[in-house]
Amino acid sequence: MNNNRFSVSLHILTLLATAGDELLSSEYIAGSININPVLVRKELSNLRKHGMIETREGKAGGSILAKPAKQILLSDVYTAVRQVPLLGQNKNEPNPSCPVGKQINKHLDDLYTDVEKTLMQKLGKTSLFDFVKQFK
Amino acid sequence: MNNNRFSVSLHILTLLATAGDELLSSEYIAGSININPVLVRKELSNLRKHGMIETREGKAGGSILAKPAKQILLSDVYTAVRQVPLLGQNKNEPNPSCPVGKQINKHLDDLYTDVEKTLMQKLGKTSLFDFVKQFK
DNA sequence: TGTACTGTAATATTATTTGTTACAGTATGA
DNA sequence: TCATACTGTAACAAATAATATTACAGTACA
Repeated sequence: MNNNRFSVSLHILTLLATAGDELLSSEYIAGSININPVLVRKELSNLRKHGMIETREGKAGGSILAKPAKQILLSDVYTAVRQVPLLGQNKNEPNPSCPVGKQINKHLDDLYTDVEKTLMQKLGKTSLFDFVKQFK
Repeated sequence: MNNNRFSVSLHILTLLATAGDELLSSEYIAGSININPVLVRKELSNLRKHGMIETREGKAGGSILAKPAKQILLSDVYTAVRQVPLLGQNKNEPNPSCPVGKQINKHLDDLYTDVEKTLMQKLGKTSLFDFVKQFK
């Protein structure tokens, strides 16, 4: 993951958490992050799919957290934006006639799976509530 | 890091570890990984800079581990290829007039630093020797 | 029924990663 | 001493991925 999606998603969730029961528009959120509103709507769409937010359409519409910030873990955010394994997506096709090449992808996959499990455990210790309460 | 450099570097080191005191050419290594020899030389150059390998130039030249595989940790490999923080490089420039936007980059940086520390601890538990001994 | 939103497709732009070509430098050994 | 087989690295090209933009249909409110 070389993109900014984790940062963007966490920024969105932080804004929603501090907004309480007020609906925030994608325009407003985009203004805080300083990116395009369509990108925000795409991330909102993804967060909604993962059950973290709810959206009301139409005039005076906008988004809101779907559950208390204490119940949203940073590992949930990571899962929502994750596309490829952390350390590389193993797109190499090593030479199968080389004893190392033949086996390495399996061992790399095992390693990456293991490392990501550690990452998830770490991120699972912090909730959105914990993250947001640092803001003063 | 959305690239393949960790995989490539670990593949190179695995080959060198199994080659013992034999020098391996970039051409040979590239053949096992199935990528361009120049890319291999670039990674070799980086690994050399980080003290993990040594290279002999000229005819019959090639590369070899600079120290025992037990003394090369996967965290060393990560450090060598790392360019940007794990979860995003925070290239956003949030709106400073928004209370969340004003502070979020600092909190994201803190979080990413903390998470990477955990990753390093995890990777530091496995040496190149441990990784290579899985190969049969 | 106009207005202010959302959702999403399609496309364009920009950035990053990977691959290639080219060539100078170095050590070996016939 | 010179052909050979390597390395090192710069410069450029191509491919891929991330981000931004435009456009427009759908929805709900007042």
